Amino acid sequence: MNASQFSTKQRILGAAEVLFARYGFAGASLRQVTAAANVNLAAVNYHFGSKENLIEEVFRRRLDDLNARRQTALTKVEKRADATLEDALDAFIRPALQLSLDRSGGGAFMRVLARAYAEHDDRLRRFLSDNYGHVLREFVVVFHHMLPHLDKEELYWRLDIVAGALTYAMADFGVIKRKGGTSEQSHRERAAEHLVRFAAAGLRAP
Amino acid sequence: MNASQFSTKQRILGAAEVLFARYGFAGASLRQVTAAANVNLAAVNYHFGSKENLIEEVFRRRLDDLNARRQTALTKVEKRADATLEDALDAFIRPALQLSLDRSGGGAFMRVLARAYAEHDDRLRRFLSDNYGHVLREFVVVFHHMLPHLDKEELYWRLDIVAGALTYAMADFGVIKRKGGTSEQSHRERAAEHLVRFAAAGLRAP
DNA sequence: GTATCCTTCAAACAGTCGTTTGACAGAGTG
DNA sequence: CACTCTGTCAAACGACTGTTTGAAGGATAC
Repeated sequence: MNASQFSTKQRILGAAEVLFARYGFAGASLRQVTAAANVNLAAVNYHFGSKENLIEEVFRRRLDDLNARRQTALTKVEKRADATLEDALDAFIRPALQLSLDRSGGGAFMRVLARAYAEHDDRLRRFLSDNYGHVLREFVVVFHHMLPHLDKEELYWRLDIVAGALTYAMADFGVIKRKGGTSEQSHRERAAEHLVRFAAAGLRAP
Repeated sequence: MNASQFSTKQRILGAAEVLFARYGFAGASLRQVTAAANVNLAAVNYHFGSKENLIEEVFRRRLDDLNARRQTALTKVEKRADATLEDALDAFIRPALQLSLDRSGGGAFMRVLARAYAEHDDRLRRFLSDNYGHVLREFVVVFHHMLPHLDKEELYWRLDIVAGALTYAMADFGVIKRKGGTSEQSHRERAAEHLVRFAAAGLRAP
């Protein structure tokens, strides 16, 4: 008899996502995770093999979707002859925003993703590069067409800055304190708007 | 008999900085820290009281200096009538860059700082706000003079993006892989140059 | 000289960690 | 019916966690 409509695996992934976001990968214990998921401690090692594998699965579940959404949005941009730089940026940023607004823990996941950057862990970086890399390269091609005055290296630098600012904004790291009436969701929406405008100008800089 | 010319306290702080950067606050244990510092385990609680206090001291040691350098640089900018937006940005970014280039672990500290953002820990955030806040507000005043077309809230958003991109860049999070011959230092210098140009254009955007 | 302080040390404290085990229940198959 | 496979469970494994203790050393003060 389960306490939820979701499977043990899904409940573990959901609880792990929230707790990794809050306390970090080392800071959140499997006992915390399994307690929050209403699941026996041994279930993690039964279903995932190890804590490290659980961490990777937390990423995989969301990144597959994020990648696909970005890919789709980019393809649409590529097909339009009159697409602007803002459109391409939107194809990159909006899927991340939508994921972060997802009811079921997407906001937590963006913080987990930001933690992954901070971890600087080789295994995690390779994993993310394998899952992120090819989509990012496609974006570079499109941006390269739209910004012919930038050589490839310069473009890489600027996109790296955009990625950093995006990660930072979506993870809600900023010093900007949300005003009383503002929800976390509309806060992120505002952040995305500002980010697109800022990034477009930054990319267009000579 | 000490294994180093530095005091026990200084050696603990140095080792803690490096290990917190690499493994995180929860991930690095006091036994790792004291072993790396060639110091007895009990020395941490003797000199700092607790692990949490040690973490704060790691920040204080560097932030006092960083704040002072930014303050000084900003004052110089304020005194010049012909100062540009790039000058003000430089006053903000260059001290962080110089700290990150510091021989004795400054680079590690920038990663620790980035981790602090990722931690989202209330105590740590309050601590940073107390030590960072007033300098940041002074920068806002100067930027506000230079960018009269932006209202205060818009300006806050954009500076928040700049801060995010800076943190990200100085912590060397990016996907840009350093080429073989490039040192970590010159990599950071390049990053700072690109960042100033990008941020200036982004801030000037209508 | 004795007394006082600061610092270091090995050892132990009570918990928590990730992981493993073996028993047990239920479903599916023959 | 017996057999196997899958999932869950409490309990235990050894290793590691931050912190505390009391003894010991060395310097300084009187």
